[in-house]
Amino acid sequence: MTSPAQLRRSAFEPEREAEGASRTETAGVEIGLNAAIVAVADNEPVVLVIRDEPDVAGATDGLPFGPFSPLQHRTFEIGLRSWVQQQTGLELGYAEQLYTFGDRGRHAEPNDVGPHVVSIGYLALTQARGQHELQHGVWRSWYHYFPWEDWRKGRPAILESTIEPRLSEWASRPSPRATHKPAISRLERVRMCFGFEGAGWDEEKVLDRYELLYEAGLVEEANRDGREAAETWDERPRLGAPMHFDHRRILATAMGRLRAKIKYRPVIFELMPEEFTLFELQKTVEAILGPHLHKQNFRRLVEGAGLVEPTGEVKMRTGGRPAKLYRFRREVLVERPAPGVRVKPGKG
Amino acid sequence: MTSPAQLRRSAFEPEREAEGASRTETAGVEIGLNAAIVAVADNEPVVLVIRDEPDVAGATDGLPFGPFSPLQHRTFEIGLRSWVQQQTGLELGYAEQLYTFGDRGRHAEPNDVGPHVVSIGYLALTQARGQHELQHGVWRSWYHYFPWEDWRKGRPAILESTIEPRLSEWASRPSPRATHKPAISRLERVRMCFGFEGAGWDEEKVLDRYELLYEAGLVEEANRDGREAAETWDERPRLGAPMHFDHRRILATAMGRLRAKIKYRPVIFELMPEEFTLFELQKTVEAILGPHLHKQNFRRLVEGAGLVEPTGEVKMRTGGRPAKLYRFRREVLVERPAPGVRVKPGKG
DNA sequence: ACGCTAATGCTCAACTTGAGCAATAGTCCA
DNA sequence: TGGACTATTGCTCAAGTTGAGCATTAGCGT
Repeated sequence: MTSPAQLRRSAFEPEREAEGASRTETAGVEIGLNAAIVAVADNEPVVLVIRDEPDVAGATDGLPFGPFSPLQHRTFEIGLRSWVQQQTGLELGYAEQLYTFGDRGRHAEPNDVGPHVVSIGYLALTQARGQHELQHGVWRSWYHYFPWEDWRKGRPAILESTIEPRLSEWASRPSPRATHKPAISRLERVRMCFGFEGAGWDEEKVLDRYELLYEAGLVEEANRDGREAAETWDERPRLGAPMHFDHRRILATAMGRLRAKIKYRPVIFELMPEEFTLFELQKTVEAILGPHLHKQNFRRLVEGAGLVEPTGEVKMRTGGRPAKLYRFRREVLVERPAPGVRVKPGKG
Repeated sequence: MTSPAQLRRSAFEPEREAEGASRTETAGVEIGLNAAIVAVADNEPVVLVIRDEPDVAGATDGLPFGPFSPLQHRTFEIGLRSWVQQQTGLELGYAEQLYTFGDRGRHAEPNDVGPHVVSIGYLALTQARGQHELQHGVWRSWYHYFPWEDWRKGRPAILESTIEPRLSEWASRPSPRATHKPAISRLERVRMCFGFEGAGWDEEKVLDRYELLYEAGLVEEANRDGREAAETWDERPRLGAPMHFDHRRILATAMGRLRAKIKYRPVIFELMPEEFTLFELQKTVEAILGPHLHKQNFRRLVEGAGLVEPTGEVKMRTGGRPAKLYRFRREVLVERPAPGVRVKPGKG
């Protein structure tokens, strides 16, 4: 069993040291797999993270990571499921490849040196069973890393109080490299990503927003590669909890992808128990997407699209009238080309 | 300058041989970049392919390929643009990462042995300039490799004549490994992917259809890894032109992604000249998507969404009334969250 | 000049979507 | 035990979107 400390660092390191300096320079690429394993527990979207040293303040989280060995595993996904099972004890349900991250410097961290590691990011969905089942890692709300993405209680205050003024200031400064004149200005990018000045908030643009904050030096990770080191970093806020390496970027990719995907694929049911009420389903969708949905319309949508069917049972003690229980209607997969929860943000 | 024959085989091979057997087994992974470079020429969607031996019948095409060297290039995309420029002389405009292909056996081809090569597939868009500008490679219609995807002249006859009977036969046989009972049956998969029995054709499911044909052994590539070798392969038709390795899978991924993307991002304009008529735009969209679109509604859609603005000029000799010329309205990027040609298939 | 072709303008019914009103049926507590 | 409370469920309506067709306009070729 791998220890958390090993997971935190590149799992390739022992191997690299064994090989020593005999490697040729041009071949120094290793392949790893990172997984953003997502569940929804108590209406909170959670992601499985590995902590450096549990219970130590200041420890940084990272996504689970494992090497890919083509000799052992025929495909990436088989390899992923295998080491996730070993490390955490979790059997993954749904898994999909997100993106392959390979920028030089993606591994930049104060004391990190090593071979170039290319990481293939995966999004995996599972039902959040109890914490006790996990052998390593803990579930944490993904909004812990992205507080500005949590619109469930209205527009997050952090936007007004911190992000908007900081980004305005950043946008007012000219782009440093004027070699390429940018297609759109900093100000327009800020406006598009964060919906300032009346532009709407697009909940799918999680990655764009993170990357903008990174460029503006407002997330801690941006400081690691010495970005704008000349400026007075210490005065700047550090938005959201940081993660190792580029793991927060991978998580942002996962969030954006999931938010987009539930609208045209029935992946939301990967996060639900076998039977559920429509309101539980709605709460789960809202946990992922952020905004409140109109309850009656949500019901009409989900039932009308044939995504669910009543089990015949009801759930008592809901706090009000008993709620019918539903289950996912698998037949919808062969009936409709793109079945999903086609919701748009609206009034609660 | 690399020769076509070198491109056709793994560009890593010389390096591998130089290193010889001194490599450890577990680290034998190389990273390459494959590009599906797409343009539209004379209303035909074309992709840049490299041919083994030009003008020799029976030669197989492949997508351009280049190694990724993290020491030379900071990011995948920079590396991609660099070797595409060197190999073909093309300056890529838009480029986006598609998927990372790493199945063992993806490189399987009759006489191929070598290290495990993981390939990161990219989709790139450009305007089809003359063939003469290409240093290596030729433009070929993507429907040459996927004839069943071309619905511009109605439902392709190959579906009725060949694909439907063959797939019905395949679907009537049971799945070989009964360890996992499949979530949906072969028959349902065929129905969903190819829209048989009244189910609609979803033009975005290019990859699903290719993979189904692959599983059913109806594309030549499926025979390379000895799949269902016991069966009488020779009697089966080989649908569409084959490609090297898994390049046709990469192209299918690119086609599906592009077909999806033009609906919510204005990428179609990467394929258009600076100025164009609305009918030219429509023809380009149809070249990508397949089906005919209702002309008046297309116009209403594109103008109404603010995607284009008139230049004030008109194009004469269109065969009828002169057509106004339009250009892409870049401002739409900051006005709308997901600007694209939101077309759905309909009557011409 | 006349018919051809394509561009362009306009209308309309059917469907979808956002939003609110109202009735129902358990739970909780006095 | 009954009344307040809460959440579920059914229904309606206006506004917007979409698919499709008809009608008009304007160069081109003979």
